Amino acid sequence: MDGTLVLNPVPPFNFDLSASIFAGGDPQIRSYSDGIFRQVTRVSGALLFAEVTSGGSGDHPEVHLRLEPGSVAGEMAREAGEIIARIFNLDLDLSPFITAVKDDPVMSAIARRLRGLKPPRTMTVFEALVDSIIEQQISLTAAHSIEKRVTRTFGDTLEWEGREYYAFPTPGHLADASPDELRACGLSLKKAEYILGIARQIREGTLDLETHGPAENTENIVREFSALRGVGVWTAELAALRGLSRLDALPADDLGIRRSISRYYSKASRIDTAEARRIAGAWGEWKGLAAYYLLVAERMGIGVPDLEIGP
DNA sequence: TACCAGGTAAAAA
DNA sequence: TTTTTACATGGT
Repeated sequence: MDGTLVLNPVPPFNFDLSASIFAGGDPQIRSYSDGIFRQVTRVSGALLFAEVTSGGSGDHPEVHLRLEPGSVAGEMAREAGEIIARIFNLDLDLSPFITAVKDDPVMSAIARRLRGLKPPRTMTVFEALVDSIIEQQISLTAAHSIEKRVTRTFGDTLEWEGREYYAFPTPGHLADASPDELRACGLSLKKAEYILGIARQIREGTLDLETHGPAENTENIVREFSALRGVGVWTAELAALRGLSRLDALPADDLGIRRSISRYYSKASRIDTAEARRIAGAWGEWKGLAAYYLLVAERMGIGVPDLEIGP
């Protein structure tokens, strides 16, 4: 374990399955390949390059964290460990979810197939909100290309082993941007203004996205986010899900989520928002996580006939 | 070439 | 009050 910080996820946890969502991105921002996850982390104002791998086994999974440059000792390493735990949702206990959906044969079968899948979380709520605004209306492919340009244009850089890596821009970085600079990344003028507005409110100290306690209910958080200009219900729910791991938040307006719900639960090829919420009602407080499981199942090509439906 | 894709706010009716 | 429109990029 020399030079490696060991984290202990709450089992069940499947690192490879959970990390595969990060495969195929910009390797200078975040990557997962050959079993190694890489991303720049921001701790106490400094940047650390993190390499994360799977360790342990079976009932005792571990996550191993290597930090560069330097050692894994000290306060900064501890903070980096917390960030990695946050990104991979290591403290999340999936067993209540499995129990909650036990009477739903389809979701139970998918949960068995995807055993140990934990949903990812962004480093900050700000990042989740900005990404969600960028993803409004356009395809994910187009959105990801814009997100990449925003990060490369405004994010801090860290050089490691002759290569540059980019951290997601802070509110301060984006608050200093001009609408035209954001438009040059591919954003519409309106989206540029939404993001600037939020970044500048955070800088002024009139908005704080990062200090929501676990006691505050999801409905209130969604209402609070929705009050921001450019943030509708879809954006607020998606940001609560990805940024705060509010697993009861279901972005039912989402075309992709509606498509995957209909694939597994409906004869219709498309369903509307109300129908999606009705079906998701069966998943109770876990409906956001359940929707994520459906998206992953669909992405992995798991068809309804592939599911071993059983008690 | 059009049209659609993990929407939203502002204008028009 | 409800309906329509403009907007950005990338894939088909």
